[in-house]
Amino acid sequence: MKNIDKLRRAGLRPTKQRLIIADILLDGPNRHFTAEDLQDEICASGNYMSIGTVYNCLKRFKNSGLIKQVEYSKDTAVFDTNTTFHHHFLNEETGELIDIENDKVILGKLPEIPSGFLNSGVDIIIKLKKHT
Amino acid sequence: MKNIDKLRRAGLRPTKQRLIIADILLDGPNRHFTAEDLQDEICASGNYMSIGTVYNCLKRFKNSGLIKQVEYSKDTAVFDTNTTFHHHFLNEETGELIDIENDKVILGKLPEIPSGFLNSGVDIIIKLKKHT
DNA sequence: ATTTTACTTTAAAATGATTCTAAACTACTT
DNA sequence: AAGTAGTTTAGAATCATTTTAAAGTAAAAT
Repeated sequence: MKNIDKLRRAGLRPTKQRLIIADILLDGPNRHFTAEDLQDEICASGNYMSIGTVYNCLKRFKNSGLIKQVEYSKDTAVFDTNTTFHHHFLNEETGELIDIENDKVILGKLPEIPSGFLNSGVDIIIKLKKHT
Repeated sequence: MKNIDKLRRAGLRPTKQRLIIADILLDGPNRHFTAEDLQDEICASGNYMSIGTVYNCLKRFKNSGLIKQVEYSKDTAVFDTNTTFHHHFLNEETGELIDIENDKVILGKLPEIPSGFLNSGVDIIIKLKKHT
């Protein structure tokens, strides 16, 4: 599907800026990135976008389900083009994230969900350190 | 054990400020809190501490193992007096965290750890939404 | 095709959490 | 008692992110 249609289908008006971002994010392989990473790529592609617009587009893309945000990042927000339900390895030294597809993990036992609530998603992060 | 000894044993010089914080954090039941929460409690206890000192003490307490930091908080750092290996429920609406003790979760299957690395910890967060 | 309307982009300012700085202070050692 | 190394402080600095208000643009209405 063309990116302009992905945007329309997501309910986003396909502006020039959103198309630039869609072309960067929604074609190639999955990736993890920050707002600044993306702005650098936009520049590298010969375009320009204010950082405010980058943040604004990322928020819209996220709310429309075109991308996800990685939950356990401390200082800087990390986004993820992999919108499937999945988990992550985290290289504690570098901060690098690696996807863990959902079928690679089985939860054998879960705690009882507090009454009045529903389980609305499980996030697992496996921290990695270099083998000695 | 007296808090002054907990500090000494952790390798921290027992200053007046650290003792105030230790008295708040290391006695009562476990809790999750931010730097600002703690500063408010310090005030409520009739003391005063600059926010810089609060942050500095929290960092020292964390590095000495007296407290932990919750990994998956976005904007504001959340600390945890529960230093055992455990997981969390997250109320997505309120941001409230609830501990899940480790024996309440069994991972039936884990992905293969990337070569050259060791698993250095698994964090699980179960997001909760209100039951309809 | 032009006008209108609502949404979007922009630069710059504002915000909010956290860290840094340099001077004053204090716990521990000698 | 004096020295020294670590600590606290207020305030400035930093960094990511959001807000602002004006200018721009896509889609709808004429």
